[in-house]
Amino acid sequence: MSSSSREAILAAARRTAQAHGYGGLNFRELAEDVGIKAASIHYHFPSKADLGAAVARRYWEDTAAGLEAMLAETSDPTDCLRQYPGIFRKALENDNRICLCSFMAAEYDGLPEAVKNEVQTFADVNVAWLSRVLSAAAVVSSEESEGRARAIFAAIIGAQLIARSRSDISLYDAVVDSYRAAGLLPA
Amino acid sequence: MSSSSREAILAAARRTAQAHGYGGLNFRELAEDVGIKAASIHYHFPSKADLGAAVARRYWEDTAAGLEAMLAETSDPTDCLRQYPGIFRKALENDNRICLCSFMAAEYDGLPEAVKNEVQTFADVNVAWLSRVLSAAAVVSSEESEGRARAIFAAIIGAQLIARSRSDISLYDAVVDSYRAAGLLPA
DNA sequence: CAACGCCTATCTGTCACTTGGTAGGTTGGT
DNA sequence: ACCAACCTACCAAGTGACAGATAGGCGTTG
Repeated sequence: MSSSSREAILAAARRTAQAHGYGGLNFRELAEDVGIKAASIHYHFPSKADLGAAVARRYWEDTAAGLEAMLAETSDPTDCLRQYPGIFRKALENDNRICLCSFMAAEYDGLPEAVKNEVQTFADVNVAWLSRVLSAAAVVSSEESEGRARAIFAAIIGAQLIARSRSDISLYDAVVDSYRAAGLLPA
Repeated sequence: MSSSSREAILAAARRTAQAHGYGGLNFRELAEDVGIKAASIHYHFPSKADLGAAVARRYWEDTAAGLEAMLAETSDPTDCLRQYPGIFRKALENDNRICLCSFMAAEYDGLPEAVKNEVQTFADVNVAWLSRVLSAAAVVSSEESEGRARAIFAAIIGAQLIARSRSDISLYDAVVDSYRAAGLLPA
């Protein structure tokens, strides 16, 4: 149990940051969620920047693991592409939250360097996975797959943002369907 | 000149909010930018919420005027669709800023009600304009035009976010080109 | 005079972070 | 077996910086 508080802090911080961003993280509220005192968080994470970087890192690690798991379970790469938007849908289902790293991309200018790096890695993980799957599904040529992968990733986080600003998850579904109809994603 | 300070405050607040969001707005810094004292801002905008709403309102008003102007100058609706991404490119050109309302869409949960409304109106203005132009260009059927309009709007702000998180405007261009190649936007 | 535009001064609250502890568990030398 | 040294995990109290907001006053202009 050496790190149960640490894990609880990471989980609570992730939840908060998906709703209010890095700037919306604060030690008091976090501590209350976890059931310890604010000062104690500094034991596990010396500074807010350390906490932010740890949260973002854990976030992309979990995402990467989820993507690999999907690939292992779903043999057809085109099916993987069909399921991909569902991953980002979950954030919206969870009280209208959004992807942690989308929020942090908006906040990018004011972010500590260590956090910026993790945010970029999240994008890299998604683009690399999409690129691989697009190639496997032969949706585009392998030279174009990274560009298309980035476009899909960008479009998905845009859709998330739109849906959030209306607190309406059906908007996300509608936009994703439009992407499919337009040919950005396989139908 | 009854409102030269008021206008200066709005302009400075817009610049700041495009870089650091509604949460990043603060009276002291704003006052320094404008050359007055922080307390004086409250004369023009009683509360921060009032200021935020005024900034967001002015933002969509300016955007709406720009879109109408483009439509007046460019007779071909398909050309308008080709130029549309350029509007959002300008924010990135301006020190890696993004659309005010994209940022505020991320911050949505913590926004005062009056600000939320203006943010939604910005989206409405864009979707309505795109929908009109898509219909005129006969890119999609008129029943589908609003859905496609929303998809384009979402995709564009997603592209902006991606480019910002790398401070790399060429990423925006590449993603927009991918949208065109995929058929989301006319080539 | 009176409204306007801005000022000084101050209030109250919240933020991240620091200091200086305590209680309990583990370890290692004798 | 014993005890001292150390480590882990936490807390109470407080610091200075900064946030939005307010009250009341001062000079200019119509």
